[in-house]
Amino acid sequence: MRISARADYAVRAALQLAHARDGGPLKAEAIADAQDIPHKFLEGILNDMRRGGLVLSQRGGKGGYRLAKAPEEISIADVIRVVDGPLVSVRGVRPPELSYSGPAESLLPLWIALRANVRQILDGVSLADVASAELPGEVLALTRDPASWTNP
Amino acid sequence: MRISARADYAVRAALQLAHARDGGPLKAEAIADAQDIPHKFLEGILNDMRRGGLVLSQRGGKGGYRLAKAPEEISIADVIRVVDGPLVSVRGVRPPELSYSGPAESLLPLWIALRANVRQILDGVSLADVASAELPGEVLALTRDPASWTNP
DNA sequence: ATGGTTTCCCACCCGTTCACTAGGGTTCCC
DNA sequence: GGGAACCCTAGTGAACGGGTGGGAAACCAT
Repeated sequence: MRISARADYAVRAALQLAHARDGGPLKAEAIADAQDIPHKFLEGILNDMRRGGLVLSQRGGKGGYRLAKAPEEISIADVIRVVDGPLVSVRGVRPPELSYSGPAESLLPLWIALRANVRQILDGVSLADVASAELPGEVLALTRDPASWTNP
Repeated sequence: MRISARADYAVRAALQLAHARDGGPLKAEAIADAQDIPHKFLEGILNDMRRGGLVLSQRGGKGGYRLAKAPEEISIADVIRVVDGPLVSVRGVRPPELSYSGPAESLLPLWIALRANVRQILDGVSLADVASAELPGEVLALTRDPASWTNP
Protein backbone atom coordinates (compact mmCIF):
# COMPACT_ATOMS: atom_id res chain seq x y z
CA MET A 1 0.00 0.00 0.00
CA ARG A 2 2.06 2.89 -1.22
CA ILE A 3 1.28 6.47 -2.10
CA SER A 4 3.14 7.11 -5.36
CA ALA A 5 5.51 10.01 -5.90
CA ARG A 6 3.07 11.44 -8.43
CA ALA A 7 0.27 11.52 -5.87
CA ASP A 8 2.42 13.06 -3.14
CA TYR A 9 3.77 15.73 -5.50
CA ALA A 10 0.32 16.48 -6.89
CA VAL A 11 -1.17 17.04 -3.45
CA ARG A 12 1.70 19.27 -2.40
CA ALA A 13 1.45 21.32 -5.57
CA ALA A 14 -2.30 21.69 -5.06
CA LEU A 15 -1.69 22.81 -1.48
CA GLN A 16 0.76 25.42 -2.69
CA LEU A 17 -1.88 26.68 -5.12
CA ALA A 18 -4.49 26.73 -2.39
CA HIS A 19 -2.19 28.73 -0.18
CA ALA A 20 -1.35 31.41 -2.74
CA ARG A 21 -4.70 31.70 -4.40
CA ASP A 22 -5.24 35.41 -3.82
CA GLY A 23 -2.79 36.93 -6.20
CA GLY A 24 -1.81 35.86 -9.67
CA PRO A 25 -1.24 32.35 -10.90
CA LEU A 26 1.84 30.41 -9.79
CA LYS A 27 4.40 29.22 -12.31
CA ALA A 28 5.39 25.58 -12.32
CA GLU A 29 8.96 26.48 -11.43
CA ALA A 30 7.89 28.46 -8.36
CA ILE A 31 5.92 25.48 -7.06
CA ALA A 32 8.80 23.14 -7.83
CA ASP A 33 11.19 25.33 -5.85
CA ALA A 34 8.86 25.80 -2.91
CA GLN A 35 8.13 22.09 -2.54
CA ASP A 36 11.42 20.69 -3.83
CA ILE A 37 9.91 18.76 -6.72
CA PRO A 38 11.73 18.05 -10.02
CA HIS A 39 10.21 20.79 -12.13
CA LYS A 40 9.84 19.03 -15.47
CA PHE A 41 8.29 16.08 -13.71
CA LEU A 42 5.91 18.46 -11.98
CA GLU A 43 4.92 19.97 -15.33
CA GLY A 44 3.52 16.62 -16.39
CA ILE A 45 1.61 16.27 -13.16
CA LEU A 46 0.10 19.76 -13.43
CA ASN A 47 -0.93 18.83 -16.94
CA ASP A 48 -2.83 15.82 -15.64
CA MET A 49 -4.55 18.06 -13.12
CA ARG A 50 -5.51 20.49 -15.84
CA ARG A 51 -7.01 17.73 -17.98
CA GLY A 52 -8.81 16.51 -14.88
CA GLY A 53 -10.37 19.90 -14.34
CA LEU A 54 -8.72 20.66 -11.01
CA VAL A 55 -6.46 23.39 -12.25
CA LEU A 56 -6.52 26.19 -14.81
CA SER A 57 -3.45 27.25 -16.71
CA GLN A 58 -2.46 30.41 -18.47
CA ARG A 59 0.45 30.77 -20.85
CA GLY A 60 2.58 33.78 -21.47
CA GLY A 61 4.50 36.39 -19.54
CA LYS A 62 2.60 36.37 -16.25
CA GLY A 63 1.06 32.97 -16.75
CA GLY A 64 1.00 30.00 -14.44
CA TYR A 65 -1.45 27.72 -12.69
CA ARG A 66 -4.33 28.28 -10.32
CA LEU A 67 -7.05 26.13 -8.80
CA ALA A 68 -10.23 25.67 -10.84
CA LYS A 69 -12.42 25.50 -7.72
CA ALA A 70 -12.36 26.72 -4.15
CA PRO A 71 -9.88 24.76 -1.99
CA GLU A 72 -12.77 23.74 0.26
CA GLU A 73 -14.33 21.87 -2.64
CA ILE A 74 -11.34 19.80 -3.68
CA SER A 75 -10.62 16.72 -1.61
CA ILE A 76 -7.29 14.95 -1.33
CA ALA A 77 -8.94 11.95 -2.97
CA ASP A 78 -9.89 14.12 -5.97
CA VAL A 79 -6.26 15.00 -6.52
CA ILE A 80 -4.98 11.45 -6.16
CA ARG A 81 -7.62 10.02 -8.48
CA VAL A 82 -6.77 12.51 -11.20
CA VAL A 83 -3.07 11.68 -11.29
CA ASP A 84 -3.06 8.04 -10.24
CA GLY A 85 -6.42 6.55 -11.15
CA PRO A 86 -8.43 4.55 -8.62
CA LEU A 87 -7.74 5.28 -4.95
CA VAL A 88 -7.11 1.68 -3.98
CA SER A 89 -6.59 -1.29 -6.25
CA VAL A 90 -5.56 -4.90 -5.80
CA ARG A 91 -3.09 -6.13 -8.42
CA GLY A 92 -4.08 -3.14 -10.52
CA VAL A 93 -7.83 -3.83 -10.58
CA ARG A 94 -10.55 -2.28 -8.45
CA PRO A 95 -11.93 -4.48 -5.66
CA PRO A 96 -15.40 -5.05 -7.16
CA GLU A 97 -13.81 -6.63 -10.25
CA LEU A 98 -12.06 -9.30 -8.19
CA SER A 99 -13.24 -12.82 -7.62
CA TYR A 100 -11.91 -15.20 -5.02
CA SER A 101 -12.63 -18.85 -4.38
CA GLY A 102 -12.40 -21.32 -1.54
CA PRO A 103 -11.11 -20.08 1.81
CA ALA A 104 -10.22 -16.74 0.20
CA GLU A 105 -13.82 -15.81 -0.52
CA SER A 106 -14.04 -13.39 2.38
CA LEU A 107 -11.05 -11.51 1.10
CA LEU A 108 -13.25 -9.42 -1.14
CA PRO A 109 -15.32 -7.90 1.69
CA LEU A 110 -12.07 -7.22 3.50
CA TRP A 111 -10.64 -5.20 0.62
CA ILE A 112 -13.98 -3.43 0.30
CA ALA A 113 -13.88 -2.47 3.96
CA LEU A 114 -10.32 -1.27 3.58
CA ARG A 115 -11.24 0.89 0.64
CA ALA A 116 -14.25 2.34 2.43
CA ASN A 117 -11.98 3.25 5.31
CA VAL A 118 -9.44 4.97 3.09
CA ARG A 119 -12.20 6.86 1.31
CA GLN A 120 -13.61 8.07 4.60
CA ILE A 121 -10.34 9.86 5.24
CA LEU A 122 -9.24 11.07 1.83
CA ASP A 123 -12.69 12.08 0.60
CA GLY A 124 -13.39 13.88 3.85
CA VAL A 125 -10.35 16.13 3.88
CA SER A 126 -10.11 19.14 1.57
CA LEU A 127 -7.13 21.12 0.38
CA ALA A 128 -8.35 23.97 2.57
CA ASP A 129 -8.32 21.71 5.63
CA VAL A 130 -4.70 20.74 5.13
CA ALA A 131 -3.43 24.12 3.97
CA SER A 132 -4.91 25.79 7.04
CA ALA A 133 -3.59 23.04 9.31
CA GLU A 134 -7.09 22.34 10.56
CA LEU A 135 -7.80 18.68 9.94
CA PRO A 136 -11.30 17.37 10.70
CA GLY A 137 -11.78 16.08 14.22
CA GLU A 138 -12.14 12.42 13.35
CA VAL A 139 -8.86 12.50 11.43
CA LEU A 140 -7.08 14.38 14.17
CA ALA A 141 -8.31 11.81 16.66
CA LEU A 142 -6.40 9.10 14.84
CA THR A 143 -3.15 11.00 15.21
CA ARG A 144 -3.46 11.35 18.97
CA ASP A 145 -2.51 7.77 19.78
CA PRO A 146 1.30 7.78 20.01
CA ALA A 147 1.29 4.26 18.53
CA SER A 148 0.21 5.77 15.23
CA TRP A 149 3.61 7.44 14.97
CA THR A 150 5.81 4.44 15.71
CA ASN A 151 7.13 2.31 12.93
CA PRO A 152 5.92 -1.25 12.86
CA MET B 1 -2.69 2.93 -3.01
CA ARG B 2 -2.40 -0.52 -4.47
CA ILE B 3 -2.15 -3.96 -2.99
CA SER B 4 0.59 -5.72 -4.98
CA ALA B 5 0.13 -9.09 -6.62
CA ARG B 6 2.69 -10.52 -4.18
CA ALA B 7 0.62 -9.42 -1.21
CA ASP B 8 -2.65 -10.69 -2.65
CA TYR B 9 -1.12 -14.04 -3.58
CA ALA B 10 0.60 -14.37 -0.20
CA VAL B 11 -2.62 -13.81 1.72
CA ARG B 12 -4.53 -16.27 -0.45
CA ALA B 13 -1.82 -18.91 -0.03
CA ALA B 14 -1.84 -18.37 3.71
CA LEU B 15 -5.61 -18.74 3.76
CA GLN B 16 -5.32 -22.01 1.87
CA LEU B 17 -2.82 -23.23 4.44
CA ALA B 18 -5.09 -22.11 7.27
CA HIS B 19 -7.98 -23.98 5.72
CA ALA B 20 -6.13 -27.27 5.28
CA ARG B 21 -4.07 -27.23 8.40
CA ASP B 22 -5.25 -30.55 9.82
CA GLY B 23 -3.60 -33.04 7.57
CA GLY B 24 -0.16 -33.05 6.02
CA PRO B 25 1.64 -30.09 4.53
CA LEU B 26 0.46 -28.59 1.23
CA LYS B 27 2.74 -28.54 -1.80
CA ALA B 28 3.28 -25.27 -3.58
CA GLU B 29 1.71 -26.64 -6.74
CA ALA B 30 -1.47 -27.65 -4.91
CA ILE B 31 -1.86 -24.12 -3.56
CA ALA B 32 -1.08 -22.65 -6.96
CA ASP B 33 -3.77 -24.78 -8.58
CA ALA B 34 -6.37 -24.08 -5.92
CA GLN B 35 -5.89 -20.32 -6.04
CA ASP B 36 -4.86 -19.95 -9.67
CA ILE B 37 -1.45 -18.47 -8.94
CA PRO B 38 1.63 -18.97 -11.18
CA HIS B 39 3.36 -21.70 -9.23
CA LYS B 40 7.00 -20.72 -9.64
CA PHE B 41 6.10 -17.20 -8.63
CA LEU B 42 4.30 -18.56 -5.62
CA GLU B 43 7.35 -20.59 -4.64
CA GLY B 44 9.32 -17.39 -4.18
CA ILE B 45 6.55 -15.88 -2.10
CA LEU B 46 6.32 -18.95 0.14
CA ASN B 47 10.05 -18.68 0.58
CA ASP B 48 9.70 -15.12 1.85
CA MET B 49 7.05 -16.29 4.26
CA ARG B 50 9.34 -19.03 5.50
CA ARG B 51 12.17 -16.58 6.08
CA GLY B 52 9.69 -14.33 7.85
CA GLY B 53 8.72 -17.13 10.20
CA LEU B 54 5.10 -17.42 9.10
CA VAL B 55 5.43 -20.77 7.42
CA LEU B 56 7.39 -24.01 7.85
CA SER B 57 8.59 -26.04 4.90
CA GLN B 58 9.58 -29.61 4.40
CA ARG B 59 11.35 -31.05 1.38
CA GLY B 60 11.07 -34.43 -0.12
CA GLY B 61 8.43 -36.83 -1.19
CA LYS B 62 5.59 -35.83 1.08
CA GLY B 63 6.88 -32.37 1.77
CA GLY B 64 5.17 -29.02 1.44
CA TYR B 65 4.28 -25.98 3.52
CA ARG B 66 2.29 -25.43 6.67
CA LEU B 67 1.62 -22.47 8.95
CA ALA B 68 4.15 -21.87 11.71
CA LYS B 69 1.49 -20.54 14.11
CA ALA B 70 -2.22 -20.88 14.68
CA PRO B 71 -4.29 -19.02 12.06
CA GLU B 72 -5.84 -16.97 14.85
CA GLU B 73 -2.43 -15.53 15.63
CA ILE B 74 -1.45 -14.41 12.16
CA SER B 75 -2.94 -11.15 10.95
CA ILE B 76 -3.35 -10.09 7.35
CA ALA B 77 -0.92 -7.27 8.09
CA ASP B 78 1.70 -9.82 9.21
CA VAL B 79 1.50 -11.53 5.86
CA ILE B 80 1.69 -8.34 3.82
CA ARG B 81 4.60 -6.96 5.81
CA VAL B 82 6.62 -10.13 5.32
CA VAL B 83 6.34 -10.13 1.53
CA ASP B 84 6.07 -6.42 0.80
CA GLY B 85 7.76 -4.52 3.60
CA PRO B 86 6.01 -1.64 5.37
CA LEU B 87 2.20 -1.65 5.20
CA VAL B 88 1.87 1.89 3.88
CA SER B 89 4.58 4.10 2.49
CA VAL B 90 4.72 7.42 0.71
CA ARG B 91 7.13 7.53 -2.23
CA GLY B 92 8.71 4.39 -0.78
CA VAL B 93 9.47 5.78 2.67
CA ARG B 94 7.50 5.34 5.86
CA PRO B 95 5.46 8.36 6.96
CA PRO B 96 7.53 9.25 10.06
CA GLU B 97 10.61 9.71 7.84
CA LEU B 98 8.90 12.38 5.74
CA SER B 99 9.24 16.12 6.13
CA TYR B 100 7.01 18.71 4.55
CA SER B 101 7.24 22.48 4.49
CA GLY B 102 4.94 25.44 3.97
CA PRO B 103 1.25 24.76 3.34
CA ALA B 104 2.02 21.03 3.08
CA GLU B 105 3.04 20.71 6.71
CA SER B 106 -0.22 19.12 7.76
CA LEU B 107 0.18 16.43 5.16
CA LEU B 108 2.27 14.36 7.56
CA PRO B 109 -0.48 13.99 10.18
CA LEU B 110 -2.86 13.11 7.38
CA TRP B 111 -0.68 10.23 6.18
CA ILE B 112 -0.25 9.15 9.77
CA ALA B 113 -4.00 9.05 10.26
CA LEU B 114 -4.39 7.11 7.04
CA ARG B 115 -1.84 4.56 8.14
CA ALA B 116 -3.43 4.21 11.56
CA ASN B 117 -6.72 3.54 9.85
CA VAL B 118 -5.31 0.87 7.57
CA ARG B 119 -3.56 -0.78 10.48
CA GLN B 120 -6.76 -0.88 12.45
CA ILE B 121 -8.23 -3.11 9.78
CA LEU B 122 -5.33 -5.25 8.64
CA ASP B 123 -3.84 -5.79 12.09
CA GLY B 124 -7.24 -6.61 13.51
CA VAL B 125 -8.18 -9.36 11.10
CA SER B 126 -6.58 -12.80 11.33
CA LEU B 127 -6.27 -15.59 8.80
CA ALA B 128 -8.78 -17.55 10.85
CA ASP B 129 -11.29 -14.69 10.60
CA VAL B 130 -11.15 -14.63 6.82
CA ALA B 131 -10.87 -18.37 6.26
CA SER B 132 -13.97 -18.96 8.37
CA ALA B 133 -15.81 -16.07 6.70
CA GLU B 134 -16.37 -14.40 10.05
CA LEU B 135 -14.95 -10.92 9.82
CA PRO B 136 -14.89 -8.78 12.99
CA GLY B 137 -17.97 -6.65 13.52
CA GLU B 138 -16.31 -3.29 12.91
CA VAL B 139 -14.98 -4.48 9.58
CA LEU B 140 -18.27 -6.00 8.56
CA ALA B 141 -20.00 -2.75 9.43
CA LEU B 142 -17.97 -0.96 6.77
CA THR B 143 -19.20 -3.36 4.09
CA ARG B 144 -22.85 -2.75 4.86
CA ASP B 145 -23.05 0.65 3.20
CA PRO B 146 -23.82 -0.09 -0.46
CA ALA B 147 -21.71 2.93 -1.42
CA SER B 148 -18.65 0.95 -0.35
CA TRP B 149 -19.24 -1.38 -3.28
CA THR B 150 -19.67 1.19 -6.04
CA ASN B 151 -16.74 2.29 -8.06
CA PRO B 152 -15.84 5.90 -7.77
C1' DA C 1 3.99 43.82 -34.63
C1' DT C 2 7.82 41.97 -32.41
C1' DG C 3 10.34 39.75 -28.57
C1' DG C 4 10.54 37.52 -24.51
C1' DT C 5 8.37 34.58 -21.30
C1' DT C 6 6.02 30.61 -20.05
C1' DT C 7 2.92 26.97 -20.72
C1' DC C 8 2.24 23.00 -23.55
C1' DC C 9 3.41 18.81 -26.07
C1' DC C 10 6.34 15.34 -27.92
C1' DA C 11 9.92 11.96 -27.70
C1' DC C 12 13.70 9.87 -25.60
C1' DC C 13 16.76 7.92 -21.93
C1' DC C 14 18.22 5.37 -17.75
C1' DG C 15 17.71 2.75 -13.68
C1' DT C 16 14.63 0.17 -10.66
C1' DT C 17 10.72 -2.56 -9.48
C1' DC C 18 7.07 -5.87 -10.72
C1' DA C 19 5.30 -10.07 -12.42
C1' DC C 20 6.77 -14.06 -14.09
C1' DT C 21 9.69 -18.06 -16.13
C1' DA C 22 13.60 -21.53 -16.46
C1' DG C 23 16.76 -24.64 -14.80
C1' DG C 24 19.69 -26.72 -11.94
C1' DG C 25 21.01 -27.84 -6.96
C1' DT C 26 19.74 -29.74 -2.39
C1' DT C 27 17.27 -32.27 0.89
C1' DC C 28 14.04 -35.63 2.28
C1' DC C 29 11.36 -40.06 2.55
C1' DC C 30 10.49 -44.47 0.90
C1' DG D 1 19.22 -44.75 -4.71
C1' DG D 2 15.71 -42.48 -6.82
C1' DG D 3 11.92 -39.78 -7.24
C1' DA D 4 9.57 -35.76 -5.33
C1' DA D 5 9.49 -31.72 -3.42
C1' DC D 6 11.74 -27.41 -1.84
C1' DC D 7 15.63 -24.00 -2.68
C1' DC D 8 18.48 -20.69 -5.28
C1' DT D 9 20.10 -17.87 -9.10
C1' DA D 10 19.38 -15.74 -13.31
C1' DG D 11 16.88 -13.76 -16.75
C1' DT D 12 12.83 -11.50 -19.35
C1' DG D 13 9.46 -8.00 -20.66
C1' DA D 14 6.69 -4.49 -19.14
C1' DA D 15 5.70 -0.56 -16.29
C1' DC D 16 7.15 3.11 -13.11
C1' DG D 17 10.06 6.99 -11.33
C1' DG D 18 12.82 10.47 -12.57
C1' DG D 19 15.15 13.40 -15.72
C1' DT D 20 16.36 15.84 -20.39
C1' DG D 21 15.72 18.32 -24.81
C1' DG D 22 13.50 20.78 -28.20
C1' DG D 23 9.95 23.10 -30.36
C1' DA D 24 5.09 25.00 -31.07
C1' DA D 25 1.46 27.89 -29.20
C1' DA D 26 -0.20 31.58 -26.40
C1' DC D 27 0.25 35.70 -23.88
C1' DC D 28 1.99 40.36 -22.32
C1' DA D 29 4.63 44.49 -22.84
C1' DT D 30 6.91 47.54 -25.34
